[in-house]
Amino acid sequence: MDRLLADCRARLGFDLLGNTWNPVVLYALGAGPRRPGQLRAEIGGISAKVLTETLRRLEEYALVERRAYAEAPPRVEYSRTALGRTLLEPIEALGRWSATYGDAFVEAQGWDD
Amino acid sequence: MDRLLADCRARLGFDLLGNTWNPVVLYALGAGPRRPGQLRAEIGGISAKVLTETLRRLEEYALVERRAYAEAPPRVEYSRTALGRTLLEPIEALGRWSATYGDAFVEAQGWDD
DNA sequence: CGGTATCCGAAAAGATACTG
DNA sequence: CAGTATCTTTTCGGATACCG
Repeated sequence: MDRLLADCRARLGFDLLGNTWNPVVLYALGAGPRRPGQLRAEIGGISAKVLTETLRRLEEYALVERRAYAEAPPRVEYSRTALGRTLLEPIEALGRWSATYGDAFVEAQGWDD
Repeated sequence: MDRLLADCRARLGFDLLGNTWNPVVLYALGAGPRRPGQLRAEIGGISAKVLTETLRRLEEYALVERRAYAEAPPRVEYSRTALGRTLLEPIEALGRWSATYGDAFVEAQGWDD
């Protein structure tokens, strides 16, 4: 906490998770390798295109690993890399917060997404 | 963690922090009340307009409180509400991640913002 | 099924100038 | 100093159609 936020490194995590789908997809990958179809079902409300884009982005950052199997029909699995797993702590802290305060917040603010 | 991500409440925290500035501003408010000018200096790279918009948004969510003093020149201070403080844990977890892995990540990815 | 290519609209964010 | 008002640019995410 002694770092200035102006230092880009101190803000890296916020950049990585500072969009709608990166943290959600990363969170959904918590329980092990997942196929895109599974991810879409578990996450809900994400289009195939946006999911693919998100996974590509995370792959680029070396947070997620893509493994394709030469089968028909095609099978692809995504999983976290070692670096991606280090993000688990802050992401799950956020998940815990949602579980703890979500109801109260939604009630107070009238949010239902 | 037994909640489906499709449940909007389980994703609330991700929505609140899932944009560029909300988490950064909330993080910058960690050390107590701040004036807009201070925030801009500490954060860096945020325009007055965007900072105001962000603070208004956070105020709307009851995460941040605005206090204006009837002085000249005008003085305004923003601070976290009790609810906003509950978000401190996940946000600081993200800050810690940045401090721990920021350098390695930037080096590996060639990011300098 | 996984992935790509377009096209499109909404929202975010930047720049600038101005008010109390 | 804090905030507002415009205007412009850009990014993001959604919809649809199509390929291997």
